[in-house]
Amino acid sequence: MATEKLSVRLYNTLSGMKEGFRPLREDRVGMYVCGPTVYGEAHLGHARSAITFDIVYRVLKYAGYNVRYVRNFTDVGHLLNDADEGDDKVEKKALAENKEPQEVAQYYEAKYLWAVDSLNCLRPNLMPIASGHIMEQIDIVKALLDKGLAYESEGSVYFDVEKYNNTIKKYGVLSHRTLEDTKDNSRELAGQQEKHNPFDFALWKKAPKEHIMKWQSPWSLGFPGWHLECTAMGKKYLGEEFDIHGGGMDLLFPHHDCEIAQSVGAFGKMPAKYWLHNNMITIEGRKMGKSYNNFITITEMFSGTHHLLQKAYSPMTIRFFMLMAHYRSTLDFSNEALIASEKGFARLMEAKKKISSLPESKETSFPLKKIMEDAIDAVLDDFNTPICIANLFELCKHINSVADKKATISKEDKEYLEQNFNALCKDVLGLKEDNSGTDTKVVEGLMNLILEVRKSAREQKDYATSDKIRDALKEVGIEIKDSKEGAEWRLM
RNA sequence: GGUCUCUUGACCGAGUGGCUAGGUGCCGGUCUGCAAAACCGUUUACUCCGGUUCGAAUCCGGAAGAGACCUCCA
Repeated sequence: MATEKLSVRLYNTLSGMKEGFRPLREDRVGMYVCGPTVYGEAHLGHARSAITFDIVYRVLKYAGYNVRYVRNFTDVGHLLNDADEGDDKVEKKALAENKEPQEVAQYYEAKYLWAVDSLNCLRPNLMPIASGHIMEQIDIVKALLDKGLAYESEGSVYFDVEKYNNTIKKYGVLSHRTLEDTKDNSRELAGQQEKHNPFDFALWKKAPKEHIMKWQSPWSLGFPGWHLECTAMGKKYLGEEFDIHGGGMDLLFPHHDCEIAQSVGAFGKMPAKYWLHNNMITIEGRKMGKSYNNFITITEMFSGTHHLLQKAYSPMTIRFFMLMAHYRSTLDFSNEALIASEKGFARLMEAKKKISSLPESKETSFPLKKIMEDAIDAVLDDFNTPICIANLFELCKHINSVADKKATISKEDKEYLEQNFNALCKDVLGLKEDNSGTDTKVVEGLMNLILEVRKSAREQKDYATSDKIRDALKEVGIEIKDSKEGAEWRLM
């Protein structure tokens, strides 16, 4: 009993075009996303990637697909400098902090998960770690050696890019660059004499003596090359060929092109049908990155402790901020933009709350279905969250008008509105109300008392007292709003 | 140097040939003891120069500026 699926369009980096999504298999969609290297705190860039593919996951589920979502943790094998220094990032951190590499990795894994959980990203079905898949990686190296697409040199094994390019498939199909381009521009790095060509990449590296993380292999005591883990884990959990492979744009070349070369070389198949890449976060027009030393961690966003931040921003503000831009555009950071998102998000949530208590009429006086359908369609069209949100704001305007009795809505339409508005906000966009802390009950009790005192002061026209209360509360960050129905408050 | 992308109003940010994007801000209004909030309304656009077209922010050519990848990175 195949259920009806909504049609999804997505931009495939491989073809450079927007395509209709046709899954490889009827029963399940496979999606692999390159996760973080766990040697440092999660930053805004990690947040963007996590949120982007969380939306992809949610939209596919909303469209009726059964999805297996895999996102790895890289806890080994990324070299800090170039190939032969043997300086692993996780390991370096471990030495600096006087810890086991695994201790470092697990610490930052937990931090990362906490951060993306806070941002209301659904957890992937599987979160494999690279160090847990050494055997699988060794098997791929063996397969490539058997096919003559790799060569051993001084205990390390390298992928023969030129041979692959000339006999199997063009190298660089994803980034749309030719081997000639790459040849002309590969930097001459120290210690590359082991390689036949500078653009060959390591499948297995012999570990220097002082290296802590190393495993036995047929070639040396060493560690796997840094493109190999995704190939190994993708194959293990999703098969030799799966539907979607995602990651940040910075991974497009060489990482993803190398993955393709390894997979095609070893298994004769393109690993994924659709390749999705989210764009970068910029800070004052420059890419944010660990190596640029201009990154803001997610924890700093929540606490407002980074020097570029004027205040703390809630997880949902950050999520909403990212959803206001399309995932394939760069997104420039600024306090102004974040504050705008914070206010806009509050407005959206206010309107959402009002829906259930709207007065019902015979007729609906605004084009509800058209706007809602546009909102739904936007998200199915290459995950266009900004257009979806624009339509939701359009609905907000009408919701407010109905609440003000300047427009009307029928009972059936109200149900349709509530159901779909909630589904889009909650299920598809993953937006929920921020509630701050567990002390809300106590605060609420206190606030009710204070507001009651102030109310009686106002009734006796003792405005000196009522204003004093209002001003004092403002001092501690609580804002009072007076209305006909009474006073309300909110944390600023 | 090679490959590629981008340039939209005060700010952020959609939009690929004709139809209001949207949010925030500003201004005006409603409401209010005052204020804030809320709500309603309004305002400022498509880097420049050519071309194609009945018609271009949108297509083509050129210029200027910015950025990304080529080296670890989401």
